Amino acid sequence: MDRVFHALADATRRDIVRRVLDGEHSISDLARHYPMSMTAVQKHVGVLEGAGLVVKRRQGREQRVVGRVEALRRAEALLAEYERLWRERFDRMGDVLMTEMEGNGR
Amino acid sequence: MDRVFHALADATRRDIVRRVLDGEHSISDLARHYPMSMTAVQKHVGVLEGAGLVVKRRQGREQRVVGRVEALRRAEALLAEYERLWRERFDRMGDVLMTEMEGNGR
DNA sequence: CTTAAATACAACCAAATGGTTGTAGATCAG
DNA sequence: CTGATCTACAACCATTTGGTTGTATTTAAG
Repeated sequence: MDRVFHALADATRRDIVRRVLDGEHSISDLARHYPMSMTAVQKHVGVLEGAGLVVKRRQGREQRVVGRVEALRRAEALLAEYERLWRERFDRMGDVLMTEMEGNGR
Repeated sequence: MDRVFHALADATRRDIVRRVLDGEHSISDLARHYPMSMTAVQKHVGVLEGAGLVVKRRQGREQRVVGRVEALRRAEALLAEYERLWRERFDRMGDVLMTEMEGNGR
């Protein structure tokens, strides 16, 4: 999970994710969109791959980068879990308020 | 957004988020749960604060750390957007398959 | 008043990050 | 075959990160 969030904590990498979820691209293809060397883009793809957000499939001379949505879903599920905690907290606070009101009413 | 994902890319910080979304805690209170100095925890809280995931409210001698769910929601919305792209891609691939089948059928 | 607790902050350190250049191996095109 | 293209990888560098210790300030407690 560390790796998933770390991978997403960079605008270039998020843009790569966006592109490869929309369709496959080669690494040099991706590199053309960013103001940095191909090696740098290669490293970014490596980070995404380490996080399970993309996989590479060699096809002749080039390497097609394709997005995997599963890791994204795990991250999303964790955030949803945090939101659940948040909601439950307010439910409890609501209970406390109700109890206080009852107490005052008597 | 960089800062939100970066903040979540650390297990200690995610655990702090979990705790403060469930209820307020002081910094030294939080620090007791981790095998590191209070200063280290202070820095983690600082990173979370910079990402807008928590705010600090001074209360006498101690500083209550309280979670904010809005930044989480923005991150979740982005991940959902990526999933949408992914789904649309398969819808398009489905169209291609349908068209190919029609062509073969004739 | 004195002491302990909670926080803040500066200085320091090792390791990781994000970039570069250079070199080399495959593979496709002419 | 030759040359251009795509990828891989090593070496290097500046900055950031995640931790430490030490010192200072504020506040609560005895």
